[in-house]
Amino acid sequence: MASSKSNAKQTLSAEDWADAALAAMADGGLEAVAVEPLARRLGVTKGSFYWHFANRDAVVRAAIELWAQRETDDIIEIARKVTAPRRRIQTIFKLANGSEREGRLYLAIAAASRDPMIGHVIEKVSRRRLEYLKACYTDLGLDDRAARKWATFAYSTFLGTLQLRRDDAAALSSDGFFTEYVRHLIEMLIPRDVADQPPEETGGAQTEDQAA
Amino acid sequence: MASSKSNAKQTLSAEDWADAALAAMADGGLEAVAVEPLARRLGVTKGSFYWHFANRDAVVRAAIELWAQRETDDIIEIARKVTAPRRRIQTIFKLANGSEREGRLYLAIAAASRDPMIGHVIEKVSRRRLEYLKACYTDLGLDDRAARKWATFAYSTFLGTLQLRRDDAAALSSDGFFTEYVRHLIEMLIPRDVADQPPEETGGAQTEDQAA
DNA sequence: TACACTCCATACGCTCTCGTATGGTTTGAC
DNA sequence: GTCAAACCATACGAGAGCGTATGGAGTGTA
Repeated sequence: MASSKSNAKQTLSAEDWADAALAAMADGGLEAVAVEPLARRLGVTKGSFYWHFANRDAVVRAAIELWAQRETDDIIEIARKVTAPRRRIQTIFKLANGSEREGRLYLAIAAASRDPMIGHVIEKVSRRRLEYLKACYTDLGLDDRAARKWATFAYSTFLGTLQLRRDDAAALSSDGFFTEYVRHLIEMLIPRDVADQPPEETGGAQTEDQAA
Repeated sequence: MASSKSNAKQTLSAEDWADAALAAMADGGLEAVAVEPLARRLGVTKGSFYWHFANRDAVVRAAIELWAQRETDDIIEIARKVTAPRRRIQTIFKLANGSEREGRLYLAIAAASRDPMIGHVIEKVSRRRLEYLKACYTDLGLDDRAARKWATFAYSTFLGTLQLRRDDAAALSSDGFFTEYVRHLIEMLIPRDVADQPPEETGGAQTEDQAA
């Protein structure tokens, strides 16, 4: 047995369960993370689950922490290599609007933020994203308060676009409108009347992650 | 109608149940709409529920349709009275960011849009809001495609601000930042280089600075 | 071979919620 | 006063999901 999926792992790990939990959340919300359905999905029974986890909450916690760690490594780690601040912000926007699955996942997790544990992770992720964005705008030449304002503006727009894609897909999907829309966002979410210094030394000095 | 909180309406109506369902959704999500907890909240038992509704889905449907109808009457009906397009858009933004409960309610309902019936209502509401916003921008002098772009932009930002307020309340709540932020939104989400017929009413004493 | 450890299967009890069945109470028509 | 309808209470069965208990298969080690 266990030859159904492409990869025939003889034995499962805790991360395999957490991955399955994330997949379930992505297309069923948090309440789709149920032990027995998950086990069926993995081709095993509950006995395996309760070997790796104490209870259902444990796998939910593992899943969202896995998610929080991955989404950090993914976007920010890529954008960091772009030294010019203006281009870095543009890169972030394009990356952020790229993955369909990541968007659904964020909405599914955020929808369950009533759970204090989940709410805490969501808040941490939001804070880190906002701080990183704010640093980008600071590198662009804005002062502290303006950078915060622009970062909040941009991040809100990103979140809303995510949600709009889910709530009314037709609003964004028609012939070439989405690319035009994203271009418009990039134009409007970056202030024009600032001194955008060329890609000299600004990258390495301040963009070190001090995200706690 | 003397619908005070603790008083006893001798007999309940279907709309009373739908209202209770909306209240439950606002602070517990869709899965908080359960028959027996709802009955306890209303001080009756399931017997009453199954007199008014065939099953749980029926009250969910009734609740979100009640919500869809109300949210239409509320915002659009108020904004319609503002004739100057620029001021009308400003009014919409201020109204939209006003109600805390409405925001949580939208997020709770939208989070359940996997359910086709709910997804349909959410899509309908989004469409209507977008179309109305687009009409406002058209009145501002924009052509069709530009109006759609700006409306989508503005609506996404609104949705995202809603979500950010829930996911990281501290990001928006600190000392006067929110009002400054909303002012920034109003400035950025309305194009400046269009022919706005009555530009900036001269008589200053009107409805100004009424955010939050 | 004996033994221990890892990983999973099976069976059971518990709780929560849905939905049904049925009986009871109030109200108004006549 | 009778009767029927509207409205609600109570009791019951069914199903899903959680968590536990316990047994077994596989593998490595002495």
